[in-house]
Amino acid sequence: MNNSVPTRQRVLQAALNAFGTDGYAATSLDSLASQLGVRKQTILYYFPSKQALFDSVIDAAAQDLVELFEQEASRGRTGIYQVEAIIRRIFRLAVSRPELLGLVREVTRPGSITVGRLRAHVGPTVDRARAFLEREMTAGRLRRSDPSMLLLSLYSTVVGVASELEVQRAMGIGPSARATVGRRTELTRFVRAALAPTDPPAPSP
Amino acid sequence: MNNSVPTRQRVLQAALNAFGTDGYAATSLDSLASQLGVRKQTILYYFPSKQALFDSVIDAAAQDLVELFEQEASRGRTGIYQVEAIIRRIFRLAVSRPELLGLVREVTRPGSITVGRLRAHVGPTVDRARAFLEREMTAGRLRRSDPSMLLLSLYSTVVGVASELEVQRAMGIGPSARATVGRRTELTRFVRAALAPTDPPAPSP
DNA sequence: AACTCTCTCTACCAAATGGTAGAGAGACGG
DNA sequence: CCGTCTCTCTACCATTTGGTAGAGAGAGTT
Repeated sequence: MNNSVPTRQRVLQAALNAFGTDGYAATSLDSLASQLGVRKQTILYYFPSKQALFDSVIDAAAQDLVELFEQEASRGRTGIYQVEAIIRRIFRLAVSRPELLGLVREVTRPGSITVGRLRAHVGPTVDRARAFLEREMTAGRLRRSDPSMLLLSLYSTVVGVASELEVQRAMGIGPSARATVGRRTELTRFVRAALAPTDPPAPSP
Repeated sequence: MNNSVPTRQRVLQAALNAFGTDGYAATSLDSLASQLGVRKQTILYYFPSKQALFDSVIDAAAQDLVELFEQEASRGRTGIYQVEAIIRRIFRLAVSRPELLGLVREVTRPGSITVGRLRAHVGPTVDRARAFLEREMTAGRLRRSDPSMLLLSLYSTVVGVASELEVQRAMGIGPSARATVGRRTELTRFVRAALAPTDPPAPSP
């Protein structure tokens, strides 16, 4: 039963999956354990409580997210091209590790106590992103607006389009790979139109 | 203890609140009951099971949502003005009844069994929205693109910006009323830029 | 007065949950 | 061979959970 992967990491992986997919409350240590071919007490040996396990999962997930983001951000791209690169990255993430975005969604639930933990990890990266937007606006490579608000709009749009699978089905968009690319293409067009520096003449009321 | 509001409706209201805020799994019938000053069995008298209660909550919420939407859509506005009216409406909803959007978020969780129920209710309205976009594109009042995908982008952006309070805090945006208006203003600018019919010259790579 | 219908209650229950206590097995150094 | 350290296990436990069974109280009807 020893798959050369240390038990602790296997637990973390399975927990990330379960928490990110079903949520914290709907995940039991027993189901997690049986899914791993292990007893619940083995989990509690590595993590003293369910909450502690959740915290560790958040830590691990945040580290992955930050790493991914920083890596993509350190290529020195500018303006809309950097934004598009990030979007591509998030879409790849939504396909390869949907539970990661699901976990973010779970942690950011209104009234969550654990948001602070995530925020502590991703805070600096958010600051960096905001600084980037600010800089690019000043340089005239992005349309001027409030960077914080823009960041929020971008976050909502990208994460939503990347991970709201059920809503997509409701809107008649299949879950196929082709549809995924289509979503990304359309989203990119959407974002590019909103960010491109040239002000389109808005129709007057 | 009889507040003239029928118990059944009070249960529905409290359940919508709890399910929409904390989620299905994290809500217990006992907590719901004590919150209502009533025994759990009273709830089970009106709704045969927790799942049945959840279903009824979804039905009620969907009805509210559809009604709101149809009402706003039947004013005969066109193009970007109709879109902006809907956005205003959703923001008002996010302030006055945040649990409603929270419930949608809960129901559309990946792997949810109950999505079908919501979809059955809002399906026609979604179709109507898509038809609207299509028509306005053809009339040249909105930029041409895939209506389904655009709808998805709009949904993600608007609902996210309207209801992702914790993410907003992480991005340094306070929950004040002024900030709410700011979010809406910025979002509207974002969406208008993306939808306005005039194609801005995209910078070439 | 007796009956029925509506509603809320008390009294339980089986299953599941997070967690404690501690035994046993293997590896490893002295 | 012995002690110790690491890891996983069995055995329990208190609490909570969704749900069943049925009593009781009040209002209206006959």
